[in-house]
Amino acid sequence: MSNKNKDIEYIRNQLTREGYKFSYQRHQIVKAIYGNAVHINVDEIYNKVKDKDVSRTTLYRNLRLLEEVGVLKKINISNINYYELEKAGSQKFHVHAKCVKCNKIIDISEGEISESLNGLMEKLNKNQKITVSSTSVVLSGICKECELKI
Amino acid sequence: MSNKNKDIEYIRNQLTREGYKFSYQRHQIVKAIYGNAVHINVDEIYNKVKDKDVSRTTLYRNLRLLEEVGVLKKINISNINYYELEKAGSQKFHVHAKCVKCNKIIDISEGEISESLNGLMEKLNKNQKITVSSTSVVLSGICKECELKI
DNA sequence: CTTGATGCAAAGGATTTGCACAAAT
DNA sequence: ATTTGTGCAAATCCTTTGCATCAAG
Repeated sequence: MSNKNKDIEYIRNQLTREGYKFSYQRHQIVKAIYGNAVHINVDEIYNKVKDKDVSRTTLYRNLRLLEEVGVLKKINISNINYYELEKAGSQKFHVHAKCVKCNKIIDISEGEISESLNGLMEKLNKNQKITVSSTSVVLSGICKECELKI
Repeated sequence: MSNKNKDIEYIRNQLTREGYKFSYQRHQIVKAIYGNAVHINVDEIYNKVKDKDVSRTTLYRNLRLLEEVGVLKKINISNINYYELEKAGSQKFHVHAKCVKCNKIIDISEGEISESLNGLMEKLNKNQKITVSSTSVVLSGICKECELKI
């Protein structure tokens, strides 16, 4: 079974386990998000599924459901929500960076950073008032391209 | 001069420097945010200033302006925007944690964490495609109180 | 069959904008 | 005087909801 099929099977199971059906529309939505590199916003998802019998209402309802079921993560950057599937073998931490000049969003996926964050989370779980289960890190700055333009 | 006056003076200067006035309403808004512990949302600010001749429109306009001028930071947690003043001597990094059970928001201000984040930022500036000037870290998990209730 | 899922249109909440008036330099 | 700031009401954007119909298990 391909990775993709395995991942989608996992999502189906999570839904079924909680008594939800894996409808045609849900399948379309999951595939649309899956097909994307890293993060995708509602409009981008909608553009991918609107010709496949998925309404905006259904899209919103299911984004919320997939989040509740724990297979989808929402990240808010500059008041826009982006979505990412939580795949089986996927990195535990995602760091997103946003260029304040061109508004481009960059996904940062370096092992080193992941390690730093892991250590950070361990410290928090030991010393602080909360047991952390998920993180969202958004950095703002100026990307290399925009820096050259100044 | 008190810390508070110094901080407010700094904000006035930032505004003046960019050609904006330090109007009565702006002063009220700044004081309302200043008076608060850590983060405060629009409604909370509005409740503090509505009896002082500040309309919602003016509030929104000035939150945006203060952000642009670089003295106010917006943090989005669960689709609600919170605001914090960037004071002169204030910590460079803020970590916010949200309890997924009771929705309480906790401000985490431990030196150790700050150090980890500093290191993280240095690595990013060296290796990555962006020069980071500001960070937002939001953790989700279960707070100690809610954990005991389970 | 029976319950959950969908689409439409309408409602909702948060934020922004057009315009005329008021305040500051 | 001229520019910047304000308030109101209306507009806009994103998301949710009520209701009748449809489809999955």
